[in-house]
Amino acid sequence: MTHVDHQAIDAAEPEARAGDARAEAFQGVRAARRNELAEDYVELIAELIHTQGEARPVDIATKMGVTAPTVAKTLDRLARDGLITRAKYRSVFLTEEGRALAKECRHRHEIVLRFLIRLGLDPETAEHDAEGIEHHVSERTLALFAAFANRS
Amino acid sequence: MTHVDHQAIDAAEPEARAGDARAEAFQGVRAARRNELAEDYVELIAELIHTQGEARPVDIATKMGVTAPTVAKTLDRLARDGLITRAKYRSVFLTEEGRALAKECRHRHEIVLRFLIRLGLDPETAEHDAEGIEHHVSERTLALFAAFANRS
DNA sequence: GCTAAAAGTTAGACGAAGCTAACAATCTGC
DNA sequence: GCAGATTGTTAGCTTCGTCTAACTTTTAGC
Repeated sequence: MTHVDHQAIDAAEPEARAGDARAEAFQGVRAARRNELAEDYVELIAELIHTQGEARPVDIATKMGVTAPTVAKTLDRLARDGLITRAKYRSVFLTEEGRALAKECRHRHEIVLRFLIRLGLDPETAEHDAEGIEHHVSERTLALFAAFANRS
Repeated sequence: MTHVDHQAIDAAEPEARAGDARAEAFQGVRAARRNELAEDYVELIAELIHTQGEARPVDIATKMGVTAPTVAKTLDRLARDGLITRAKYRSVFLTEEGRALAKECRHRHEIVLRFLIRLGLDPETAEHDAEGIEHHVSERTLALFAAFANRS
């Protein structure tokens, strides 16, 4: 991807290469952003199924702070993408893939949260920041967070 | 910011308040997401002005990894929002407000980056993750990051 | 078991962010 | 100072995420 036609980077200044790296970084961030909402939904759905026994659109709407039609459209997209299944006027179920994603997200969220608290942050702010940060943490960083959170 | 109108939380059950907190968190994250792109642009524009003497759309496009028309549209929005000024076929300038935002972003980015490196992350991954994380770090967390990065 | 409330859906609008294609202006090299 | 390359703009399309308004279905209370 990111088809770079590099005619004449022979005499290229470091500028050009730096630009590429930067562009790739931003493209990665954009890709992450596209998945954020799906991850938030899937994570929330898993949680609702766990705590309430089922995931109803109305509860998703309340917890996400959006209106019902927004939820409906997003759920359609999630279904299209193979993360959930749903029937009209019924509650939502995760597919195998959805469940796997939810588990991964929960794990990631957990680590980021514990890390922040361990750093000294109050739990409420930690929860808030974790929500935003968790989608942008690489495997490597996550490992460091986990190590820090677990150290004695 | 994040104007919260809390009418009638008097007789509210814990459910609702939990839901509200969650909803507020997500709304905060969504608000942050809306600003991310603007912040990325403004930060990049400041950097280009500093290193190249001017910020040309073509360079912005290259470093952001998007096409020229996308940059044009985004710059229009930034101009509308008072962050930059621009004239047709000319390069871009930051307004006072834009400069302030750029400075703040740079500061934030700097701290997150140093923090990650201090944690033990390789500089390249650190740069990448900082790009994604910096927009989701509260003042409180930033302070802790700074303290950690600076400790002896 | 009917009726009213709650939940869900459909339709349609809007703005943001991305793209390609086509055109216009500016800059550069002779 | 003109031609061709580079840069910038405009038009128009797509997808996503949000909304309101209006409708249908399901659920719950009597």
